[in-house]
Amino acid sequence: MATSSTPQRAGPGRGRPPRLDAARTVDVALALLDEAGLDALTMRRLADAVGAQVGALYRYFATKQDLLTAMAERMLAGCGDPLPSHENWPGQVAEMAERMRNALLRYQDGARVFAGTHAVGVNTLSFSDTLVGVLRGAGFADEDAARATFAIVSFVIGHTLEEQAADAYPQDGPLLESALEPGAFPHLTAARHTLTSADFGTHFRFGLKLIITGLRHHEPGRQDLHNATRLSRREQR
Amino acid sequence: MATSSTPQRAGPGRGRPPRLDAARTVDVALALLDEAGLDALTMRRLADAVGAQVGALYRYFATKQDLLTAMAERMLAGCGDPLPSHENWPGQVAEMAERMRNALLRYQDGARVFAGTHAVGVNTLSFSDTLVGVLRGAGFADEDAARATFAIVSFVIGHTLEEQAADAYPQDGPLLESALEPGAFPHLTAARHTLTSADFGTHFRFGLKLIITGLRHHEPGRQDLHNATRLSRREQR
DNA sequence: ACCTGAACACCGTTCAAGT
DNA sequence: ACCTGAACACCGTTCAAGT
Repeated sequence: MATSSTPQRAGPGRGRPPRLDAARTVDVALALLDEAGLDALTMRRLADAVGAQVGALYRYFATKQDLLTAMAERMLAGCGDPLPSHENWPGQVAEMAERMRNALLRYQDGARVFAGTHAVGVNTLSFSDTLVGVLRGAGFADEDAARATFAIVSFVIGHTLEEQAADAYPQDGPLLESALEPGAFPHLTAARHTLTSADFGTHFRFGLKLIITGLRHHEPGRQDLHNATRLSRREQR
Repeated sequence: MATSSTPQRAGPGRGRPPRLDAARTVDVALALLDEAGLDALTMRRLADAVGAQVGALYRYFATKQDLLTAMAERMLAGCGDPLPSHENWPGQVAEMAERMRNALLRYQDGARVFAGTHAVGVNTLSFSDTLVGVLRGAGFADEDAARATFAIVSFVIGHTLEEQAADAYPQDGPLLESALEPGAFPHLTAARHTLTSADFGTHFRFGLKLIITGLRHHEPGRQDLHNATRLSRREQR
């Protein structure tokens, strides 16, 4: 992706070295993202930060979406690295999920950038490959390993998205508190302290543990037959 | 939210009836969203569709973000309705998750709209209240019920986001296939058919089943002590 | 080969003025 | 009270022209 949009480089020493290049542009874009957030990351501001005119960016990224994809891909650097082999598979699955969460949390709006793109670079692929590998190594069939990976990634993205949104709108907790007029929503009222708690690390590990426990007790096969009897409304129409 | 930004209405029969109102504007906005997608939903296009000038929209919604929040809130209409009582709690949890998924799937980019807002209207609150209620009714402590709700909602949002993104970029599957040069990423290669499958309903129910199975085998208490020893990198710094 | 300068077709938002 | 008309300060993207 980033590779295909990289222009031809002149041979070493031939011609002027370019003032811009894709890798540095992504670096600066990620720094800008972390400082100001996704809404403030405009091509013009990026051009300023990188010391060029707006149009120059389009030599390296055909579109802003391509830039965001390259940023997403960059974020996952290292997330597919080999795992410490002394851990059992549930620990390894947890480690992979936390790697991804930490990668997205490292930049403001990181989850939004990632969710809004479809990176298929080495970092992203190697992350998925490692996670699928852990599950296949644990004895899961290829299908189940793929589906479990999909579930874990979906959970991580959704959870991190919520967490970073809460970071950006800290007034949201009190807002929910005040929306709970006494009498209505008794269950929400009973659970409000935990729901509005900013301890997202604990929330995350709770949900992750549910998924891993589910995997532990998963019996292969019969999955499709078992579920064929309760299709969602969407598939029924 | 939508309530607070609704302007004072004249008494019945007094003055001209307004050509706009918040409810109809949200209706038209949702129709436009479903037809053209979130990127094409601009205030100007909405004004056209509603038969007014752009500025008129700002009498009912202080900002575009408020409009999107009202849309998100509207999407969840009915999702908090009482559940059929003949089902056991795992079935009821599954039903709530599928209700939310179906609600977000009903409009193009529905998940993106929902993920990008923080609706705290009756529909959203009543949905959460019902889900927390199912879990409390099943015997879960308030804290666990809240955290499980958070996990389920995160999973639904993340999963539906991916599903609708795949709807919008159907060329992405082949793209991943072609990125898998033989030799690299053996696990991804083994699992590629399931990973690129468009059967998101099956994917969704697989992940949902993992979470519900996890809940079934959840033992209350000891959660915090158990996890305190493995903080994520983020909490460590 | 790489970048500038300038333009094009849009945006969200504001606000005086009309009715 | 409700809406129009017009403006302001931006956007992403394109492309001839310079060096």
